[in-house]
Amino acid sequence: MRIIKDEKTVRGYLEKHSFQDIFSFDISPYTTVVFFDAGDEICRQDERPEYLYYIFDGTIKLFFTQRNGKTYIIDFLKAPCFIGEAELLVENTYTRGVTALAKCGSFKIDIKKCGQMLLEDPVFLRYICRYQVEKSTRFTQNYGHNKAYPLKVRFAEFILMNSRNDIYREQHTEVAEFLGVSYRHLLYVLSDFVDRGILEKAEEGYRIKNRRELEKLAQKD
Amino acid sequence: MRIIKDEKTVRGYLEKHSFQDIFSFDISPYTTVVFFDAGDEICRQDERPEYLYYIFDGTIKLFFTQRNGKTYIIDFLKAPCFIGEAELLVENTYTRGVTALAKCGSFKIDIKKCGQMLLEDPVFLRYICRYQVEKSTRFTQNYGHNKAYPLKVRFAEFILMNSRNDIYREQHTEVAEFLGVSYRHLLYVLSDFVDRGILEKAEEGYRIKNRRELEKLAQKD
DNA sequence: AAACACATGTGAGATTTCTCATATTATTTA
DNA sequence: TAAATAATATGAGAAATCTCACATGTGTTT
Repeated sequence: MRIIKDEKTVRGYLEKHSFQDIFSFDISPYTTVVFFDAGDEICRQDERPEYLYYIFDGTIKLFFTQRNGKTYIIDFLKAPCFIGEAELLVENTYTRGVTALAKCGSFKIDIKKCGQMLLEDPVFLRYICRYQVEKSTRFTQNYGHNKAYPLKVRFAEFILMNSRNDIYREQHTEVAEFLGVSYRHLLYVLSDFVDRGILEKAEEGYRIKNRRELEKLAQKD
Repeated sequence: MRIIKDEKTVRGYLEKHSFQDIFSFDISPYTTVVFFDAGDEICRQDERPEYLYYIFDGTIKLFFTQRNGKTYIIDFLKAPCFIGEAELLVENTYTRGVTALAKCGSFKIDIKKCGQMLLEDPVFLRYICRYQVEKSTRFTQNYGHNKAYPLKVRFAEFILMNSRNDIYREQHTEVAEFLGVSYRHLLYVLSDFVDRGILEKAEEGYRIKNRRELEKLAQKD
């Protein structure tokens, strides 16, 4: 984690990401820039955050752990996104865990100092409203989705979305959690893909050998 | 469906439900009161609604139908709740279907006439923000939940939540959809509950005979 | 280098859940 | 009132997914 407080530098980032546009008052006095490395904890589950983060670069992982110890990845969020906006708006909300998946750049806003102003700012509120609606829409989509199709369909789609140059190299443990199936089962389906000549194991991960077939699987008529 | 436009009556309902409190301008000129009967369609899927509804009494069902014809119940919403707030806030959002499950009373707001004012009203926006956050929190909860436990656990919990005076009488077809399992499987689990002496079939529905056992099943340590 | 944590793989067998078929009863609709 | 529609109910067999057990590799920590 690297914190940048230097006023000029902070202003530079604010400009670059048009962050001021979301507010009707000057946000710079309450803002610092923070960079996270992959794996850094941004927010601990069940701890009320003291800051509102706006991730302008990178990817984060949202998860929560149930009392039985099982953790569920709620979502992978790509920049731009907020962290802690729920807690700002609703007193008794349940805080989820957040970690950086890749290097992240963010604005960190001190809500102790400007929380009240934020809650009264129509520009900010409208932005957050929209953001929330989009988030929950995507979620619902994903939800029906997950229940609707067996893993091979969802996994095929996931592989297509998360491969570059025909190479898929996500961590199976994480993906199994995200897709809501056991690690074992994911591996079954994976090896089935290999058996069917759709994927091929390579040094750098799994190579997509038959994209057409993968797309056919992924398309959920 | 019954529409009430009489100004005095509308004002009466507005007062009763403190609806004006959510706005910083006078909402009454844009509002009528509408009652829905069980089964009425409030909003058709994929059709952009022209009104924002605030349900002050009753229960509605939110669902969407996928291209393959399968419908998914997203949620049962109990009053008070909004319908159409997503569409007001986000241009290109995907409209879900909404039907009344029980008799509903609602305020119907003409967003063609006051949409812009709503989008600039911090009181309204803050309320909606909170509402959205709570909604999506509940979703997330439900989501991890659904994936985490086999049906008998989720169903046990559902029965406990949806019974009165030890009588459970929801429609199995609806519930199966909501819990995201096949009708057949729900019936299997149901009859298992009966076999184990937890439930008992009665005239008016199913009677809870062994609440302790049901609670034990429902609790997901 | 030993010990450890953790991701990757594979096997066997059990459980959960699904699809399809088929009857029987309401409830709606023509 | 007859016909159509939808909910309830049950059976058989298959597919999807899970748990547990275990082996291997790789990178960290001590």
